[in-house]
Amino acid sequence: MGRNHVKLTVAGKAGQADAETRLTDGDHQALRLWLRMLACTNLIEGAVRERLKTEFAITLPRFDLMAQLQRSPAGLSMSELSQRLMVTGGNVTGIVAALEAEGLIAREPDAADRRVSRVRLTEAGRTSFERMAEAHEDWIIDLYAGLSAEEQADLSKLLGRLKAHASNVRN
Amino acid sequence: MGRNHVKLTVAGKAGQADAETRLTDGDHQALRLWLRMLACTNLIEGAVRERLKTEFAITLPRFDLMAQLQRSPAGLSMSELSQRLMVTGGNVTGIVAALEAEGLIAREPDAADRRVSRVRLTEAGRTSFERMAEAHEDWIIDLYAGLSAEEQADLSKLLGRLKAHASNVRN
DNA sequence: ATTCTATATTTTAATCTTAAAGCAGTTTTT
DNA sequence: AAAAACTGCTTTAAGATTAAAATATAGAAT
Repeated sequence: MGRNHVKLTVAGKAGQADAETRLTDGDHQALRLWLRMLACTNLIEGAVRERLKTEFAITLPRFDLMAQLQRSPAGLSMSELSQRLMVTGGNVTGIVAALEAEGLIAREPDAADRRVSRVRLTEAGRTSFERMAEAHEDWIIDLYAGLSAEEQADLSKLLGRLKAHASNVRN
Repeated sequence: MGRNHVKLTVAGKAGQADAETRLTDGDHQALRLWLRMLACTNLIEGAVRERLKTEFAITLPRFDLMAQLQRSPAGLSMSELSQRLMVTGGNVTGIVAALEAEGLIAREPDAADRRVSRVRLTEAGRTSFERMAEAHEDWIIDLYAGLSAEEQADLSKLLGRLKAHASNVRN
């Protein structure tokens, strides 16, 4: 109640001073932490997006969808993709259409249920994804290389606790 | 090189099993950490977006833009907003137009330079923002309440280190 | 002063995203 | 089996986002 009310910013990729940098002294610890976390995530995600774009001419959502298909060689329905990617069905429809047009994935009708489409990587898609995934993992490793293995473990533990709690807060 | 190549997912708000949940044993520590971090951030950001929408009928980008204006009572130019929000100018154009249409902000031509628009909160905008910011801070505090003050400090320190390193990696 | 260059902003085309509405096919009730 | 309810998917409308092109103004160089 008596706190200093706050000013929030989402970090992106453009400027230089990020959200966190612009915080005031009076702001609450949790809020500062949140902005720092957002800044970190956006920094890393931005780097990944940019490299996927420049090195592989693909977007992150398409990469993510291909990643799901790669770990399910038998293919996935649109609904399954929607659940695993945690996005709406309409969103999946669009991304699948784009990847299909590029020849990286293919759809076939499901024999048992005529409502469902089964989606899978094409050979070209699999080959392409494997190269991208290797590079992707290396980028992440490099981006996190500023923390020792122990620090990474600590960070992971704290985030795990945060996630567990925040999941329950929502109502 | 010999690592297990990876499968990545962006967490959203829909399903239940998030990105991290779907990871394999062979995946590198940094990659697991990254997916957990992404899941946490998306969880919190999603909660904030949802509440801004249901309780105040506003979007996060609009809230963020108003936040910047609130801390600069003299007003900001479109370029300044673009830098502080770290988004492109075209993006600012759209958000400013929407907020202006709602009467929450106002634009006036700059006396010295006819290219620039100066944007500021209206009285209605300021009043509205203050209520929202108070609620927003409370949400964040609640979402982070699963961590003690000390744990929050630890997390902040680790993220600070991560951010410092990751900022330098990009080239 | 004219031309060149740089800055501020908007516009446009593309992508991603959601929520809600609609359609088609399946399953359950009666 | 007919009706009702549910599921899978697509479409639509709205918003956010970027990059690149287009405008308009300012400042510098000649």
